[in-house]
Amino acid sequence: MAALRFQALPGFRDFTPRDCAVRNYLFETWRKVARTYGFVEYDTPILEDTALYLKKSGGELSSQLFRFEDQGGRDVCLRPEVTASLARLAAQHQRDFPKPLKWFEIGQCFRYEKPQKGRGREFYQFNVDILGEPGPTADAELIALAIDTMRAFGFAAGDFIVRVSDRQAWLDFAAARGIADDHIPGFLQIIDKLEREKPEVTAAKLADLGLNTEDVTGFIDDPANASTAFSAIRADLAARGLDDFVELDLSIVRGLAYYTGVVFEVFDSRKSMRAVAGGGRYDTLVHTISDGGVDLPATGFAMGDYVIRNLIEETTDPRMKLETWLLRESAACEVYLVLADDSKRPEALSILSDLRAAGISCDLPFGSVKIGKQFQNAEKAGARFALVIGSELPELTLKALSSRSEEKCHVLGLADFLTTRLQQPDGPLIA
RNA sequence: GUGGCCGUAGCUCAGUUGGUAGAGCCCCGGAUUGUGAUUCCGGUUGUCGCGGGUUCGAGCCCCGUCGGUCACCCCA
Repeated sequence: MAALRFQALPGFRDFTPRDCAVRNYLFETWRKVARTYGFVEYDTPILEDTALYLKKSGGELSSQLFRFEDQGGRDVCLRPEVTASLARLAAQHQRDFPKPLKWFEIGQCFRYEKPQKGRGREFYQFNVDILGEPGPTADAELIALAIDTMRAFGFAAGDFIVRVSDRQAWLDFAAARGIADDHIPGFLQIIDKLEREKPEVTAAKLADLGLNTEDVTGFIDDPANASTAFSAIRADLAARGLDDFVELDLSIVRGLAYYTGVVFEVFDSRKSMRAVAGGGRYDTLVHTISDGGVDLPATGFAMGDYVIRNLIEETTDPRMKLETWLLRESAACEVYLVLADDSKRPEALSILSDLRAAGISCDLPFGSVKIGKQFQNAEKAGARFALVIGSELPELTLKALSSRSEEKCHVLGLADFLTTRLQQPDGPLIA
């Protein structure tokens, strides 16, 4: 092998033009849906004070930090998530905005984990949050947004499911059985791992708390244990015509420590992949981050770029939707200038410059290139039109590449003509 | 951090019982000088991941190491 000395670090990605276009597709779709729902975009720094994460996320996350000391002696890390930054930002500036805040952010996050399918050490997250609204209608709004994000990618009912739960139901469960407050986090973790842990291990852990497995599984299996919040969410989503996308699943607790109430996860129906998105209510995080300075109830969710991309590429309709978008949106230029007569290069450059000034994406080969080659270049660039500049100047030939049909045009008023022409269909398709 | 699988051309891979490397794709050029597909011709690239061992001889066997990938843990 030509032994490339350097390659991207494990879990980090280079984005070739196609990868970059796919990423743009994800971002564009996320932004479009969020704005449709009345959310505004904000942003926060990639590098943060390590204490921000040690303070509240704790546990596993703090052992996965890209952490170092900066030249000023500060203990800093690349952010493993954005919710903590949001909580800080919201605590600091919340007075400047009417409540509730409906905010979203698309940001890169970093976690030092073992890379594998659906997970790298660097990834993008679509974070959507509502702050200042304590009721379940806010949770329903987010779940609806999550559903419509999936639909915007081309997924239909039956392709995915939103599993909704409520930590409050478990807190009530624990309270009714006299479990001490300091045992609650451990208890929730047992529930979270129920599906993955060996039954005897779970039973032993539950026994330590004075509980038994049947009690817990029975609680999960009984729909009557749905919290009032869940019932309200279901009714809300039913009114939107979206209740088919959700189901109650009390076994969902989620790992992050800061969740306080409703939690949910989006899965592909075959459940062949890890969760596509997940989130929930975190009513005390802003209070904690601000050291009690600001109290703001909050709820939010995040969708990562890894799993959704895998899922899109492995599902027929969403994949076709992506390919269609790529074909249309990722062309290197719209109009490729074919220089048929090399002596006309100065005139061609003038035309090129005028068209670009008019906002038309166009290109011209750097050197003397054979005509056939130039048409190939036009094709490879994904251009819709080839504009042939030759001896008949100031008259020109415009060729629609997909239909192979040609029409005459003139240098005078060319930019306006092309601007109009680009808004029209290419021309009749030749079978 | 633990475990399975895999490292041969830029990519996907072939390489027989050990005898010092091949195909397809991609890319570049050409097929009598103003039109794209297909086709045809030609061309570039490898210390066979790295190091050691066995052997007359290692891409192939053994050990180590690094890298990739998948799974667990956890999570987007």
